Amino acid sequence: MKVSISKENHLKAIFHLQQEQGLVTTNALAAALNTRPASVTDMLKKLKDQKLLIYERYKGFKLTGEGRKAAVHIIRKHRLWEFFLVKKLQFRWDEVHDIAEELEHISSRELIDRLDAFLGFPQSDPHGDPIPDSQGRLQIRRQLSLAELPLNKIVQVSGISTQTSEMLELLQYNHIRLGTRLEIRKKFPFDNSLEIKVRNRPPVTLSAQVAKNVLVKDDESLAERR
Amino acid sequence: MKVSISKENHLKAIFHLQQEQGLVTTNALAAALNTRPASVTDMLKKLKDQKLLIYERYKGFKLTGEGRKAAVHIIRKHRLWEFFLVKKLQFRWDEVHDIAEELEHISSRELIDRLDAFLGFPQSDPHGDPIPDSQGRLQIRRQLSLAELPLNKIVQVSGISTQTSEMLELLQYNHIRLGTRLEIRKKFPFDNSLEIKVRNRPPVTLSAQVAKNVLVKDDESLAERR
DNA sequence: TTTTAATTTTAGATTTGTCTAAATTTTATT
DNA sequence: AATAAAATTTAGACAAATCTAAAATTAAAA
Repeated sequence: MKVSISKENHLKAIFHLQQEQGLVTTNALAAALNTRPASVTDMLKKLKDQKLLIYERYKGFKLTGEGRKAAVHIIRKHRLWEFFLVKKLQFRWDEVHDIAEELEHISSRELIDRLDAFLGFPQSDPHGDPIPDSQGRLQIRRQLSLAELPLNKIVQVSGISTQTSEMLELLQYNHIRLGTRLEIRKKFPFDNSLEIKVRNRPPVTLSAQVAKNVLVKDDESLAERR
Repeated sequence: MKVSISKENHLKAIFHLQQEQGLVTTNALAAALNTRPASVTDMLKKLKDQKLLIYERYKGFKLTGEGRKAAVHIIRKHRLWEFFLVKKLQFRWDEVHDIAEELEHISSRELIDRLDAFLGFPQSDPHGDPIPDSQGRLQIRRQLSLAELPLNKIVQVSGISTQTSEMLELLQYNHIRLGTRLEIRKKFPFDNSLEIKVRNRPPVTLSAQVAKNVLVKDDESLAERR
């Protein structure tokens, strides 16, 4: 049986939601894919039949090993193509997502492994997300700066690299400290400034200079394995 | 209205048949696309509705200006990707067709124009077929097939019109590739097969089916006058 | 010029992915 | 625990692309 483009999109979205939110719901998946919950239910059944998903009606669902493998491979393709677009074709990092959404569905594995080699086996894509290797291993993320963080990913502040009192004052003022959970809501390519959101606080804007010096890591309270 | 992948494939096949055979029939198109004539008829109606085709039932059909433009753009994408696969990813020229069949449907025009620049605006793909420019201009090449070639005339292989991997493998096996100099030593009227000779190789026999699809032009190292 | 053959088209089904509206099940709130 | 609200699923429909079998049309042959 075949894994269509639509099925691939579902697998990928489920994987991402599983990473970010821990649990995945029919509604959340529908929102992520911009379809209706009823359509998601239909697709869940098909993915279950293909043993890519463990699913019982009304009881929730999650990827099988097979399903996760498929999802990671799609993510690998997406991120390698993004890297290619930015590093070889000179696209800006904020222009490449939609094109990579199409390219990620090209099926040839040989193509993607050769592309990987051509690009020098890059470790992460232009948004700072790690690129799975050809075995489907997704490297654990070490700490990275806010400037490299993808949109809408909830992380915890794990360090400040420039600890001047001016810097710390600014962070204090914005209720950002070690351990704070936050996410990037918007990126402004003009000056690389960021709008970030901390729970129970209004959004604030940080300059690229500040963002570069705020180190973050995956939110451990959400991190979920297997 | 959208031009789906299937529609793109129809447009491209019609264009190619128009070039090669002059006229295009429902049956020929079905054969080229590996579908049934009834399916072709269905699609012809849709393409007509989108003004990509001039079509009257039982009377034949041909591309409109719009349709031709769309077809040429797909061919441009196909050939640029083939060039990329061979020159940048080190694929052999007989391995790239199927992958390019997928890549040609990626829609971003910006992507393809940047790819073109990245590749140095190549004039022809790895099979020797000309690559249309971003304005859709397709250079004409005067070449003829091996089947039409007179005896004992030394020519250079300039293109292969049927690019299945089976065909390309056969040619590879016989040391025939783009640019190869060869001549016809003997013609067998019984089945129209040919004995051909490549320098430093023993003579080999090619079927009429193969000969028809090997395109050649005057040997440039001999024909130095304008 | 009939008759036969080949080509092309229609009619009606099927598959895949989607939708809306209604029904069901689960969760949350008095 | 009863009821209201939210989430999820089913039922039934639709569009796109394809198919088979039969009908219509054109082309070829006798």
